[in-house]
Amino acid sequence: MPPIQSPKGTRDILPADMAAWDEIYATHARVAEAHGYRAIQTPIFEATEMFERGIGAGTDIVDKEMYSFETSGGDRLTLRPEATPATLRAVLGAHLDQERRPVRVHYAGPMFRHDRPQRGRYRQLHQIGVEAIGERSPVIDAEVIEIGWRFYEALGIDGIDLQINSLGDLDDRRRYRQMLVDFYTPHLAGLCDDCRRRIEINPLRLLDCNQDAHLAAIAPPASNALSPASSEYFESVLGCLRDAGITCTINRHLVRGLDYYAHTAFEFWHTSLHGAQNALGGGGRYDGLAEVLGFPATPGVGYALGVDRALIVLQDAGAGPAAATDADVVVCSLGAESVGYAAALARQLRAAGHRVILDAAERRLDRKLRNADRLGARVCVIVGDNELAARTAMVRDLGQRDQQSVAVDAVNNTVTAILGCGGEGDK
RNA sequence: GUGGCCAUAGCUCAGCUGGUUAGAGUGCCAGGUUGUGGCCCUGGAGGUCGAGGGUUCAAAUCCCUCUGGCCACCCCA
Repeated sequence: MPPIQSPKGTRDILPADMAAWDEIYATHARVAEAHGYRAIQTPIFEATEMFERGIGAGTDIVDKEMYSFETSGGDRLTLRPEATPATLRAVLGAHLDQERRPVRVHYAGPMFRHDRPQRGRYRQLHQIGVEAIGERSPVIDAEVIEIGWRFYEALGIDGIDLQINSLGDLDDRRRYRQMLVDFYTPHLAGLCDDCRRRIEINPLRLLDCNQDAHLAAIAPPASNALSPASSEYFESVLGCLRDAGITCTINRHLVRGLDYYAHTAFEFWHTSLHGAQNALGGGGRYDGLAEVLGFPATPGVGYALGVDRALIVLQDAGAGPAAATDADVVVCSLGAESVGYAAALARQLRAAGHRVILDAAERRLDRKLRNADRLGARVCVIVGDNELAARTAMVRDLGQRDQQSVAVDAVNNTVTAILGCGGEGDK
């Protein structure tokens, strides 16, 4: 019988990798909170209907990528494929928008999509994001984009390519949809199978089809359908970004496929991610979403960034935090008699705030010292029969390679002094 | 969901057109030192060659199925 493995498209984050993950989450939280965004958490699963309405039939996510199930009580539930609908539901459901506008929140957590797995593409994927709910203003659009930009900057990721586009308000979008249908219909016979389906379901998606790219290149740009007010809105967003020193590429093929998206759409691309996975993250304004979910019309804008992909970029660049050590102090007993004494010393050191491993194994001291090195400890406290009898301990500075015998009561201070001076010795 | 490449020790990989008990480096454990480390020397453990089936006197090697990873699509993070 083969051993159980993690389900396809999922993976374990092992202790050695956790530092990099923690850094990404902590950096994002710090940058978002520097802009006044507060953390929020929503359930991992939600009513299936929320995603059907909030993401929309006709999208790949809803049509074929959701982990949906029915409870014994008959509820239709789905593991969340993204966080925006639930975040909006939570904020509006709790009436937070009645207290202040916009409501600024950030989140982090796993999402689930039944895709075919690849590098940087998982069935359990991890996203971090922000949402600003309750205000329609180009300043807010730019603020959200800037947070994402500063996040990558703070992580030390260079080469971010910000792609941006505007599809105008809901009326503009309807107009643009029709323009595209009119443009593509004469070419219907020459379109690929997918596009013949798209023209019915989601004409905006025609633009980013690779096979029919020659048509997309000459299709009318979205700017043709923008009302003067929408154009002005987009120009304002671009102006804010320019003032912030953020460079972007205007990409008129960039679309968010859902009907309630409006105005600004953007993605963060990176040159080191090739092919299908070139997007590190994306977002946009979703002024129609609240109504679709049954709430009063409420504008909103946000983004979602892929943690898994940010990690790939960091690793490919050879960046990332130094490997974490297991402990600062290892307490070694010598012989069975001193185990209890060593354990008490370890306890005493932990109470003083140190990270301490007790090595009570029956083996030679040189092996224990070697082990202490590998654990990344800087101090080793050695106790055997002599120390037990004299109520002392041998405190060894692993960096300096020297040691002193001190009384039990002085152990904490001695260890603290060695760790505190920050001396790494010749390690 | 479609098509392709791949899977040998904990890790990185050898293993020629099928041919005895499947190897190396590294890591792990132990000894070299009655209680002093990062090096070195010696020894040891560890593999039903991803799983299952088939062809053959004989399969890590050839064929089929499954599982998983990767790549290109599709789409997205």
